[in-house]
Amino acid sequence: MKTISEPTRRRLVLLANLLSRSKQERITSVKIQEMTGFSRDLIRKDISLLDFKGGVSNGYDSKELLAAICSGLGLSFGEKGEARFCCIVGLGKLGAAIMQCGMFDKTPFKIKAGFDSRVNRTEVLSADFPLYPAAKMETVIPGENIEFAILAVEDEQAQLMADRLVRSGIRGMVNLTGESLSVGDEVVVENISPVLALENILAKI
Amino acid sequence: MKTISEPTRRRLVLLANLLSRSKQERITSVKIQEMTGFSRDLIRKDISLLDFKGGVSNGYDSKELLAAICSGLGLSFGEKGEARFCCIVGLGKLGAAIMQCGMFDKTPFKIKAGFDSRVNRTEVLSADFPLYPAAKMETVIPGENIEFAILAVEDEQAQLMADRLVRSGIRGMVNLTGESLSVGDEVVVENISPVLALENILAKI
DNA sequence: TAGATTGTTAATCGATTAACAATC
DNA sequence: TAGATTGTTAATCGATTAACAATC
Repeated sequence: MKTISEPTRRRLVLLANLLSRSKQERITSVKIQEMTGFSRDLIRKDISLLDFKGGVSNGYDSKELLAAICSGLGLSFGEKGEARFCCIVGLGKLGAAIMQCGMFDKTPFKIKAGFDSRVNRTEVLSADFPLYPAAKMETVIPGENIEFAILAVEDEQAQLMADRLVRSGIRGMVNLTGESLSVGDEVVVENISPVLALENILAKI
Repeated sequence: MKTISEPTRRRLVLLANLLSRSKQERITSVKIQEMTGFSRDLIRKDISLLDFKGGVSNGYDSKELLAAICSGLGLSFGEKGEARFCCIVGLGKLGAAIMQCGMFDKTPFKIKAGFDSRVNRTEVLSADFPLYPAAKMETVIPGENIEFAILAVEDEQAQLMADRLVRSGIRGMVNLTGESLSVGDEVVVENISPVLALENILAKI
């Protein structure tokens, strides 16, 4: 398979998400354009980078296309496929809410641990998985095969905890704090701070 | 000022964030490269698109550079500058946490209202600002000059509520749901679902 | 069939990198 | 000064769009 560029990869991830929720049996590049705003030519080009020649003159079979994207990108949807283990770092209001709101329930992502440097948080809160003091990160994360982290600590602690996550062998983290994190090249960071998002909106309008 | 492309704009927003937290008086493109990973040539080129010639042979004055980015992009930091009014739609665990965790406290973004279609949520919860049943969106949003929304409803309601926000005259929304939203061209959407973020990480590694 | 759609190549457009004189 | 850094132009690289034969 050809290498897939960053913009193409992000579009395909979005498309996979869309397909996983769609009830339509078939879909065309024109319909995808309507739903996503990406041009239909671009969509066909993106799809052509996968090893997938399923398209016919009346479009794609949604399930087949989804499967092709998943196999091309190493994704899976809807609990099937291998579970990927995650942890939540920072159990303040936001971290606790993410932990408890069940947003990963129908995904292959499974939370295996929560961490906080404040003992009273790990003792007061309860979850379907164990909560640990932050001091346990370096042992629990490799021990439980945790690959990804959700970082929801206070801004002041963000880089410190990111460093510990990296040392613990994490492969990627979702950064909900307002800080920009410095991590090594092998660790992937996705910045999804709501404040940063609002700033990006404000700068655009 | 020259027009600023999407990638440049996002880099500058990140840089502004970084500068607003930095305690260093001066900064160079080399230091910015170390902190962000963007190449120093690219950073200088980005900065050159602003109407700002403050750089000298030993770098930039951090405050001046921040001010230039803010004025070029229409941003402001640290409560100063005009307040921008926001609302939260969906007061489940996640929405309530964002409402209560004070993440916008030191920003120009100010939450003026919370909405939920379930009356018991708006009655049980409390906040520094009023909570309304979703039926009030179309009157409260224009009435309170609310420009931006944080969408934190269940996936099933996401498009429905997005439509109502658009009808209410919102200019941008931060989408925390897993759904892709269809909105008109004038409304800006930032997708920051943690699940989507994890999928993007997984597809990258 | 006629019309819509795919897969792919070629053309265009835009973004990043390289290079360097000017500056302190 | 010497060395580091900026601002900017030219060169390169890569991503998007246009175009169209092949397909159903």
